[in-house]
Amino acid sequence: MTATPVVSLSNIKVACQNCSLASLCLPMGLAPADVDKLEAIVKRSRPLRRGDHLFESEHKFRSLFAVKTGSVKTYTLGPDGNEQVLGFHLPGELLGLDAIQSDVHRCSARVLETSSVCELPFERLEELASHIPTLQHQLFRLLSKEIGQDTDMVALLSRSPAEERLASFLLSLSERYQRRGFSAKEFILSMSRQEIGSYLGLALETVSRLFTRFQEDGILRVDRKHITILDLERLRKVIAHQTNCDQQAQGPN
Amino acid sequence: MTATPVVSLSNIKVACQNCSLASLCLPMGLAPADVDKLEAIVKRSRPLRRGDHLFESEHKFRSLFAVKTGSVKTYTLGPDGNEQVLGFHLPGELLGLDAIQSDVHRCSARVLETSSVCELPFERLEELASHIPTLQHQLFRLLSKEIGQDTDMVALLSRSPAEERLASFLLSLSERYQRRGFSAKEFILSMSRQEIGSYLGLALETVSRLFTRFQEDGILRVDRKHITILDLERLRKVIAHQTNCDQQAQGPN
DNA sequence: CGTAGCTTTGAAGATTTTCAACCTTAGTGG
DNA sequence: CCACTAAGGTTGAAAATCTTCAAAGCTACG
Repeated sequence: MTATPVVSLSNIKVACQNCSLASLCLPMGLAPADVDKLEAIVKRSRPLRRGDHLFESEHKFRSLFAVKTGSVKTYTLGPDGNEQVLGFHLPGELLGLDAIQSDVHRCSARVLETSSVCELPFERLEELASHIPTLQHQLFRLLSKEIGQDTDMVALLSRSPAEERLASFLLSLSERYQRRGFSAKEFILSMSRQEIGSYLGLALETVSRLFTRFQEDGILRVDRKHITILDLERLRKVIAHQTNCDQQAQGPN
Repeated sequence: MTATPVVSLSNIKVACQNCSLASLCLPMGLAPADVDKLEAIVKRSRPLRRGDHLFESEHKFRSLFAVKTGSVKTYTLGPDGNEQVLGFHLPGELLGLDAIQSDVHRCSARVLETSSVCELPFERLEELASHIPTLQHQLFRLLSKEIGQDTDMVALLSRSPAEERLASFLLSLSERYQRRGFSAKEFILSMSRQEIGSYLGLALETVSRLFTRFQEDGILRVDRKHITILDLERLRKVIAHQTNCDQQAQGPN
């Protein structure tokens, strides 16, 4: 009898949390045996350094990538050669979902700080999913979630003035860090003002001025890339501020 | 009286053939037997009229919807009660993909003109997909495509001035109509200036002024909702216009 | 130290929005 | 048939927001 490795619950948990398959495993839970199969197709990569590419636009799509630690930005080059930042990806988040359709990456992904990632060969993932309905379901959910987030971003960009955009961005970072067990109120930005501006559709100077204003207002403490949220309530209020009606109802997801 | 109908009967036939499952079946082709199974779970609905809802925000998610004829807009209400248009959906396009994750609709879908749609109960679709790998693959592609489109929208909104946004919007409509066999150069807008503005992050007045300017420039002919693209080349050029470095001898400024 | 790369800040300029008025079209009922 | 109304569209002028240009400050790093 072969000595099958014992899979304890805590092991799985650890595996899921460390490898950022968390995004796949946690939401509804696969059977332990299925988690093993999933783990089996994951390629763990060496740590990447700032400036390294996970993939580049126009290159053949093979794998999804999950950020384990660090952070990654996705971007395209506009017709004028300017970089357009499309997103920032923190631990536990997936990249490359937009490439499934075209079989070719539609954007580039560059590491912002020393980071580690998992690589998930998509063909094998698909093959696995066709045998594990729960995994299939999780993948659908994952893709759908990405659509929802993009939709939120579209709404933000088409409706909100600069102040609200930056506030939303900071709250989004805060929530995402918190969900991964980091501090919700204090973090280091791994991206420049320029990159934040590009992402939010603002000039870098506008971003800088807003950081200053938020600090003056006592909402934030800003020390270059070191952000401390001093007044979460008020930061939230900046977003809901709009016409400042009377209602306060805002449902959390 | 217009001499030439913009939408001919044969065009409609083409669009209807395959129901709008075209978006599912055509891209890579399911086996005929599988197409039958797919057809079997589709609910065909009666025609809907302007103002009818396909689904509403916060309601339970059960089905995806495919537009067969007509057009549908998706929108949310901002915290101030203002409507934020998220998208316009033409024949052959799917709605509801963002709800898979939350099991609840995250936006509302309202019919802009007399339209017909198919309803695809998602649970049954998923069940089917788990037995038909090709269908699973098509669904992944479909979701991925949506992500890619949303990403394009994000890039448009965060990078482009008003002129380019409207030009992109018109080109997008043109391409989508053409793909379904309608005229690429002449179509009727089923949405108001207000709705276009909301979608593009512009005031309705700005949209109106741009239509006027495009017409003055000879790029479009605009008669209320009836749009004729007179100079497709120049419309494309509006988008690529950016801050070009060395080329660009001519500019509309 | 000194340079390079961000970041901050100020002032001028451009784009876009807002406010307001007027116009056009389609639908309604006298 | 016509006037009336409501909704959507156009247009102008003032105001707000944001960007651009320019310069100077700060940090990190060799």
